[in-house]
Amino acid sequence: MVRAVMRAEEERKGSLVDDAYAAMRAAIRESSFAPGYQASEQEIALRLGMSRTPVHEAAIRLQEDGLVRVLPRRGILILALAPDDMREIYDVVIAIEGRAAELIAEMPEAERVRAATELDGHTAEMAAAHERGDRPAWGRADGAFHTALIEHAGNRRMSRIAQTITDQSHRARMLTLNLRQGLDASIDEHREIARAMRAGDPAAALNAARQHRIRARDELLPLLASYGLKHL
Amino acid sequence: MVRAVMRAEEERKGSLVDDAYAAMRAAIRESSFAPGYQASEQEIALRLGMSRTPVHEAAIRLQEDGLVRVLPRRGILILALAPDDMREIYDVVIAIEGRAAELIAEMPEAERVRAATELDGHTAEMAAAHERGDRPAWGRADGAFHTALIEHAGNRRMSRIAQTITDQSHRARMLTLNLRQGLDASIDEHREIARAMRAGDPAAALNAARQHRIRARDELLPLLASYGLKHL
DNA sequence: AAACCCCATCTTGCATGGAAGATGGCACAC
DNA sequence: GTGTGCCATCTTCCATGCAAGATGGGGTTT
Repeated sequence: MVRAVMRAEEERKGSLVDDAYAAMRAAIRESSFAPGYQASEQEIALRLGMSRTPVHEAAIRLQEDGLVRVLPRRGILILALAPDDMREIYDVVIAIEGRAAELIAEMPEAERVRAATELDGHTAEMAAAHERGDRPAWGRADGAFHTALIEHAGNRRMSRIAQTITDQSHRARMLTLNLRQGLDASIDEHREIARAMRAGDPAAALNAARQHRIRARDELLPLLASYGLKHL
Repeated sequence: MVRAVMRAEEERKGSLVDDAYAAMRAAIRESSFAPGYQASEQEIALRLGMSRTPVHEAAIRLQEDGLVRVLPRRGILILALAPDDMREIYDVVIAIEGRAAELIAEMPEAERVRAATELDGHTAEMAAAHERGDRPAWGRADGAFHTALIEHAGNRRMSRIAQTITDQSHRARMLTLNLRQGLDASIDEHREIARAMRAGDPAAALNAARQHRIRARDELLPLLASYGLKHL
């Protein structure tokens, strides 16, 4: 049966709440909604062509994700990230990615190798991007590496936590992408993580993943501090 | 100014949504809502003396917490925990608590000692409860130990993750409390975690916290399997 | 001129109604 | 007896209305 043309132009699946959630999340990611901006549900509803209810319910989900704060009778506040938030985020990432790498290294050889090979693919793409000075491409490949690392661990809760954290820190990563120095160090460290996995050495994989993020944190946090970025 | 008496009898603060969220969460924790039970929002709303809207919005939050699933035109399904979920939960806990212990061990001595002392207090309570064969008290003290461990790390995101995970696994913990064997092993391991913190040895603290949870997992998962508990 | 208070306006919280979709039982055909 | 299809019923989804609370500007007082 041919379904009638979708009501709204870009509406693809499911409920209006999901649409609103996706749209608002994307808007925050892309900084269309800048942090500190105080939006009214009515206004967003109007812009999305729906009533206030689905927007309100999407806002609740976004609040649960730590992206906005719904102020009791004031509106929706887009949250900013303070340096202290970045410290928190790094500690969570250090913990989760470390365990993920360890888990993969403990898997049967076939799976380990498959994961390591995919990770090496992303690392190679990073090296190529670095070679030609393409930082955005480097950033995308880096993101793909870390996403794949988590996904291969086969733990939905870890994936969810990582996704939440990634959403929160996306803006900061974009902002600092052009300031970072240790691009080649990251590439080497990624290779070491994959090597340990392939070798089936959980302790080495855990350590390599941890040290990689610890180094990145130690590079980034002072950078943020020196630029005096109080919120981003 | 003396505020008027609260409208409803047990309403303490804030919105009806918060009340509904708290009530439903408690009901799930205490198994008043058994897993697999399919509740209708109308029915819950009636029981809580409010309209469907706040119940619906609370259900969204609970879904985000992984406690229920809102089925698109079917109702609210209380989620059950499969053994595979417990495996996932343990891996997250191993990661998060390990990092938390490490972080505390890296703090200045005064804070480290304060945290270790509080943790030792909970451990002592566990030992006392074990002595007199009081398993519920042992369980409470054990929970307090792990909560305190996370709280002292001073990372709100970690606290939130730990809280979510704890909520999800609460029923399983209650169920297996009477089956567990390694109560005294837990006590020793708790003491070792605190010792490493007090000594300012991050690597030892990380390892002790990890091993503690790994051992507990290796004790519990086979237990669940042997009882053939497919969902709990 | 400065401070204060009041109210118009804007905002969300919540209730409710209409609509669409899913389910399960019942009747009917074979 | 078995299988199939329909429909009554139940459920959420979303729009909208009303009320309460917060805010900021303007008018008044000191």
